[in-house]
Amino acid sequence: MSDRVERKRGRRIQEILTAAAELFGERGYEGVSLEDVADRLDVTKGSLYYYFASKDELGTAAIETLGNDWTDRLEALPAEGSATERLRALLREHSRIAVCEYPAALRLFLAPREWPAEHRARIKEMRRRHDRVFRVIVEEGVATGEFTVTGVDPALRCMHAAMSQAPAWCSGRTGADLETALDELADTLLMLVGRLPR
Amino acid sequence: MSDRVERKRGRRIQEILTAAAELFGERGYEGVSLEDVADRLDVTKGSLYYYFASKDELGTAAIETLGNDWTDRLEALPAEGSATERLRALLREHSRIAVCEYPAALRLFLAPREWPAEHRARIKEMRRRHDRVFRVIVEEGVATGEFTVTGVDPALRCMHAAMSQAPAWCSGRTGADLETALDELADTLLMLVGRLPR
Amino acid sequence: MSDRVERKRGRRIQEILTAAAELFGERGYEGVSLEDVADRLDVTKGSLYYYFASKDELGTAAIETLGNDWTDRLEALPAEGSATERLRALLREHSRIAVCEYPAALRLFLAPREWPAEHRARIKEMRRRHDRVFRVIVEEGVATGEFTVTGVDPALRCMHAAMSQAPAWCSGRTGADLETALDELADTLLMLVGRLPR
Amino acid sequence: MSDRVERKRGRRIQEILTAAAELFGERGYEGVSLEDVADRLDVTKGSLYYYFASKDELGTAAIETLGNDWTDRLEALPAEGSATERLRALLREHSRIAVCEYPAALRLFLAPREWPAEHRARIKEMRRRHDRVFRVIVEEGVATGEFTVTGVDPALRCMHAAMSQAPAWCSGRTGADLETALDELADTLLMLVGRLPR
DNA sequence: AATGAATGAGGTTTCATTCAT
DNA sequence: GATGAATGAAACCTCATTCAT
Repeated sequence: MSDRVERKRGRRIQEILTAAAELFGERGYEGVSLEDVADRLDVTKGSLYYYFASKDELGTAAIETLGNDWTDRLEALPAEGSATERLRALLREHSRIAVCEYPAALRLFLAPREWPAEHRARIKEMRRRHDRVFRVIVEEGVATGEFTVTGVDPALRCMHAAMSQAPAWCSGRTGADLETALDELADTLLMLVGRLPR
Repeated sequence: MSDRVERKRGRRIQEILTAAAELFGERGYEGVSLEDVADRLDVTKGSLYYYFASKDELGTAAIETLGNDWTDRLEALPAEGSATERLRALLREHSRIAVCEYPAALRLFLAPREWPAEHRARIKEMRRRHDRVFRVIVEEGVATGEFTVTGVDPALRCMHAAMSQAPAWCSGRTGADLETALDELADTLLMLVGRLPR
Repeated sequence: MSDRVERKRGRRIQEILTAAAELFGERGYEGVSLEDVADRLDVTKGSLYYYFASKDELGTAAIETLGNDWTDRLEALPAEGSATERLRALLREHSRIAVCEYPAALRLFLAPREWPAEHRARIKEMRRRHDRVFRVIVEEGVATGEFTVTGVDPALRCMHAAMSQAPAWCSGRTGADLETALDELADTLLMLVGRLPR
Repeated sequence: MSDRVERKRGRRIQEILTAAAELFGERGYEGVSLEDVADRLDVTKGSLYYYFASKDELGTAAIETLGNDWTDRLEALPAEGSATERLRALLREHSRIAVCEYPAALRLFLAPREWPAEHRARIKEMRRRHDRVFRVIVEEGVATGEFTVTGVDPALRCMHAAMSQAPAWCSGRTGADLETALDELADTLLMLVGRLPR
């Protein structure tokens, strides 16, 4: 296959993944049919099978894409300020993305779906990368004594679990109301690393 | 209908609800078909409709039962010790029930399912009762100065969200291993009310 | 079986038939479940099977009852006046019963349902009796030269077919409005025997 | 979608509608399951959903098709002769179609089914068009004094109701026997507009 | 590459019927 | 006589998947 063709295929796959990621992020895996995905792309169901062997496969890939994009955006946050300031910014941004863009996405990560074996490794890597964005800051804070934790893992898990519920808590809020809710959530979660509110 | 017969019917309904609650608790609402429920009870699908008008109705009732049983068990915990000690016991027991008995149950509460209007009030009341078990202790601790929070609501929400993930974190652990995990989780969550680990 | 018991059974059967006839007359055969019939009688579905071997059997018997009651009421109309006056009264009363009491009953007679063989004879007899109420007047009118017809049978059939639609035409009308509609219908149908409107 | 493909789809839809119209016409709406329709087309139930969103939708479309075809054929009758002659031809042809082709079709129109809101307008239009074929002739006859009626509406309704029963009356008749029956019916119905038999 | 068409398994629901008590 | 319970067939509908073109 020529390079040009391969690149085109790659672009098409990206388009599909983006559409699928959005839908899965909005309504969850079961809540989206292949028809829905195809509709959003203005193609037919059958075409999807040209690129993905099954819904599971598409789902896995879409979730990986979604997760990586998400991580990209978190990594793009300014790396300035104290660990507390940076962690706070991270928590807020993560929650905001969840609330505003992918209200159902985090269920995808939390629910114990069995993904196809071939992709499990990549899903895992994506999660590890995502996790590390938070982990490095927490570990740094712990090392400098700025943070106190029972354990880094439990703290990180609790943060993520809590943020996954942000869409439910903030549904309906907008503007200043939403900002307040995100502030409160971030401040509360900072306590998990021992940062008491003023 | 005679008392005896009515009691028997009540018992049968309880059996069904128990089976359904277990299944829903294991695999979530969408993940369980009426066939599944019927199979576990060794009856046919149709029989379930003798007791419940629809899957939604059965689902609501099962979840209500499950939630109330859960709350019952939490309320039965000894009411002794400091707010910290009591909250810790609560967090551990709640997590243990989630891990050991209903690994998917908390998704039922966290996912934003629209229950039939007639039952929404009862589901809400069940949730309120459940919430209150935690809330009274947190508020007491805040009042006596034993706890510090950004807000009671965010703190409670974060706790619940985190505990709902306990099954995923602890899956596979047993014995002392599990106890350690539960301890760590409880200690971490206590930080949400300002109780730093020793 | 003692006479007393037999009479009681007879009364019970009559109660069931009355309830069933009402329901079938309101909603048609398919539109009524045995549950509906049982509910109206405050008994359980199973009990009906003590008196009737099947829904078909109950249906047949109920329709027979309904038809006979209907005929009874038509026969009770005063036998005075000219053939035209008597036929007109008959058409109006028949239509009124259809509209006000059994809006779906006539579908039962018109739809080509295959009733159980054992009862076909009785259904036929019931229909014959019902038919005769109209037929004797029409034949009398024809004999005296008061009526003109292409054939008695087609005329009678057309009358019945038209009256069976009365509920659809008059649905929603009450009071004087309904009376007018019934008048118009009767006057129109009298034309089938050659009685032109004034 | 290319024109060719679109035309093919259109043809397929016509095939389905024809099969469905025949079945509905023979056994009524409730009397036909999607399985029945699918069987006649040698496809599976599911395929029908590729073309129609629900049984109601298929039913509506089939009935509309059937009604329009029917009207087409009536409109194709020669427009010559007196109002009486033309009405007579219309009544005979309408009855013949009912008897020979769609013995249960008229129940579809007479029974008060609630069609999906989106299609109600089209069904209504189809009925209006069908009704008008008869209405214009009756009104013409009334205007010229050839016909006498109590009211045009009741007369038309009675005609249609009576013709809807033609299949029941004529079932089993063929050849000359059938022709006689149709003649008798038409002559009888002409009396509804004041045309006495010779 | 993509499409329209078809499939078939599985889901929820209804209901006439049966039966032990 | 009557009941509560259960059954099983059949209905409507959804959707992941396959495939010829």
